[in-house]
Amino acid sequence: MIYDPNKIEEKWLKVWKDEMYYFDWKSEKPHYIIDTPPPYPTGSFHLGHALNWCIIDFIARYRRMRGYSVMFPQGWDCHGLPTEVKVEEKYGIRKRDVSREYFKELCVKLTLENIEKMRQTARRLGFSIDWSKEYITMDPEYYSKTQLSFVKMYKRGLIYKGHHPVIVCPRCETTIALAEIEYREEKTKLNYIKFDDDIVIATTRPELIPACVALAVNPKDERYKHLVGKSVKIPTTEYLAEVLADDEVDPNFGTGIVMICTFGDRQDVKWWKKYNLELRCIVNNDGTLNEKAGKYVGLKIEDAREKIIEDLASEGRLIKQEEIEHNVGVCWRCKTPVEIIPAEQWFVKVEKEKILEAARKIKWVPDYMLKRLEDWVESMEWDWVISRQRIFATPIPVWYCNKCGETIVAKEEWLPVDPTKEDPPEPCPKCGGMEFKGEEDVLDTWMDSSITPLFICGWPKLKEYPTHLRPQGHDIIRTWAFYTILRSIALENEIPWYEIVINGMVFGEDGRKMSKSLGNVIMPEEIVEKYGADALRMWAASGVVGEDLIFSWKEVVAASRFIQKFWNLTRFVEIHLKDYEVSESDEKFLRDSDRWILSKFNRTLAETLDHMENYRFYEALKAIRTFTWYEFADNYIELVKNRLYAGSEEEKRAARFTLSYIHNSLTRMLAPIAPFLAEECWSKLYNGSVHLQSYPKFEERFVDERYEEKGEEIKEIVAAVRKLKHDRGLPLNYPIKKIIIFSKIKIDTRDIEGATNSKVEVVEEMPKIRRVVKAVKPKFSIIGPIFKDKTKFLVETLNNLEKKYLQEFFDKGKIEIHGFELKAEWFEFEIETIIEERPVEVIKTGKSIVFVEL
RNA sequence: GGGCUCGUAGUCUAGUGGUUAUGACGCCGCCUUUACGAGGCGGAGAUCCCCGGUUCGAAUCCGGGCGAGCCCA
Repeated sequence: MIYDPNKIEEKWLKVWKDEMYYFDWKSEKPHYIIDTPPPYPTGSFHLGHALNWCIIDFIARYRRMRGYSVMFPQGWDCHGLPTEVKVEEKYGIRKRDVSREYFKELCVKLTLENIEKMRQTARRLGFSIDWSKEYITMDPEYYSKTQLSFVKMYKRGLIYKGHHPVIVCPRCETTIALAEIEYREEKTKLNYIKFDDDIVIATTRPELIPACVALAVNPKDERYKHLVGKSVKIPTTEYLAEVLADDEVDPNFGTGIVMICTFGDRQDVKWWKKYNLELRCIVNNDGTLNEKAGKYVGLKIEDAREKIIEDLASEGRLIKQEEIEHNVGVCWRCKTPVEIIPAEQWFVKVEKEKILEAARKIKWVPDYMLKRLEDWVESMEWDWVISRQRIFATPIPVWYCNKCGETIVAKEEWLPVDPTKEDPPEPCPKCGGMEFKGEEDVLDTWMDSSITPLFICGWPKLKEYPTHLRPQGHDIIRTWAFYTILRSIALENEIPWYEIVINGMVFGEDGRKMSKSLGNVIMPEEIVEKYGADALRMWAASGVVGEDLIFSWKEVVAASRFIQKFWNLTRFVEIHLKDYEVSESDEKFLRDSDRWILSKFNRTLAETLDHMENYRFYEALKAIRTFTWYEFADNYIELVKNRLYAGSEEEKRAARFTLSYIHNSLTRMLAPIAPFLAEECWSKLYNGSVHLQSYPKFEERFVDERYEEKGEEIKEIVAAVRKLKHDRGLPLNYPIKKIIIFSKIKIDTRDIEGATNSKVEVVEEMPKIRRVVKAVKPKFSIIGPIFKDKTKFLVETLNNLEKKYLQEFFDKGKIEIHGFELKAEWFEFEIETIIEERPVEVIKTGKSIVFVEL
């Protein structure tokens, strides 16, 4: 019978109730709260999500079975640019074509549709999510907390508004975070431009010459030592710029003289700060130049670049142009090169030391992931820009008084609020003005998602804190993990979680990132359809937590084979346990092979527990799989079949007790990883849902090395006899006349008799044996070179000798033929062993010598 | 350019100082055996990336090199 995963899995999905996984704050069990990642509702729950959720679900189900009340919430991180872009595409509009209100409505609608699609996949994969704890960040219930966190941090002086260089995408016309920049290799022209007779600079951005406020050379550069401190007139602006000396100038790039503009790149920002230079910003948010660019005002960056090169060339300032490769920072969404522009923005203070201190209190799995966060924090140069010029986001709860310009931050009790739609309920506290302008900038989406652990714990009235676990991918350590720690410290002065487990990325079968353009994308639905959710989950378990995982059909197929094997095993067990009630009193009937497998099982369990505790799911699954298949099924069950079918009542009871004990435990051990298979197999034999049972407990009393030794010996003897039958082409149930065992240890022969279909005699002393030569075969590679042309003659003579001479040859180790001495080691003897005049086969096992009389 | 991770049969992989290097998939041979042929039994297949060092002993530790991936600049 074939196990049909889809039929069985869908059956259980209908039977299972959401209530099974509800978390209860009042539960007296120890709590285990998981700060799960709220995915961005793109509408597609992809394999990367699946991997992460599988890991979470293994942990959640395991913890529940270990006696914890587990919270496994499901959130959705809705706000952000991608949905805005999708809505524009879908309806063929630009967001400025319609009202903010309407545009937002369209975003909400699309988001809800996408969430529903992703929910379906998550449910199909069997995750034990507590759907009563679902949260959606665009809901007022959630974003009022985001706004509350803004207000509280503002009051504590952790949020401020200020002029700061920020990165702007000229196409999206919005500020973007450092984390949203991608880098791209690009060919561009490096232009050598003469400023005066002494000074030639090389730049890829000639259009920024009007923004040049200084020049710099390396202090060790002998060529330019005389220039340091000199003032130089900048072409196009006549601005007098000083020549600075700075170590960070690379003397090997271009001419070794660099122009400092406000701002061409982040290095410019550093120098601008360090030397307190003037701010000459010539670029607008939309990528056009302003009046400070002089005659180039109104031009787009690319056009200005062409125009200025033309002008400089006609003035004879353009010395040469060379093509170079360089990295351009581009917007992660639309791939437009980004600009650095000073602007008025909202910022969150980054207190590096506090964050590092908190991060080090958290247990990181794997531990080296902490280093990534540390490196990131230590290299941060700017505070966190939290304002965005978008629509679909949490509004910043701030107004400006039209009369006096006062900034009015919402009071906590006014939240949630959208200042673009409603006015503050009180007049301006400074001038009493009643007219306000609401802040149109909105909050960075990370402001929403960085309070997830607080939100799920009921903040601001925390029921419990910190949470126990944060599971997430390593790609968002710099963002989600970092911002969450920052916010938890800022708002509650507490770490957000005791432990963080980092999972890797999923790659396609070709080892590259899954992407539509590479054509290597595999969706969870495709795997489920072919092999079921359990097989997908077992693939997910095959990775090492923290390491990237290559998708592999092979792994899925191997998993589905194990599922089939366990299912078959269950059917066998079912037949034999039909009318068996487990009774501890049956333990007294246990035989060597029962005690052997019970001992091995408990060792496997101990090992599995250790792996599960340390998130080594593959090791855990491997231990379960290897034991189930190669010890329990292949060896133990084969050993006891005879007892089960034809044994005495006591013999049966012992085997049934053992079958039940182990099968029941293995099913529970599989439950966190393969919940459908486990439930199906559990339902065949036992009551209730396996997911409401406890994990098996390690029982020291069953671990016994002496029985392990005996069992191993029994197993080896039976395997050897079976192999002998196999080699002789005999059926496995072929009756053997007699087996004589001479062993160093005392073993129970009941199951050997049963499994080999023979009488077994154990002897205390080595029986008297006779070794009779049946035939002799020369090793030609040895005797050939010795006897050359005589070889054939000698061999013929030998073959014609009577048996008794051959026996003599074997016993003495040599023989003389026609004056030549032949040595026994040059020949292979076919030997028959004889005991009491009956021929036997001799098998040596680890601790015994076995004589088989066929 | 910097940081992190990694390099072991055809492929993926276990193995952080000790006999003959683990397992899976694939490959080859044999087998209807009262749960299972999506099974069973057996077999072939590895210069453990390279060079040097430490050690009685190195896949494992150290140094250097080469290569891959990820993150960052």
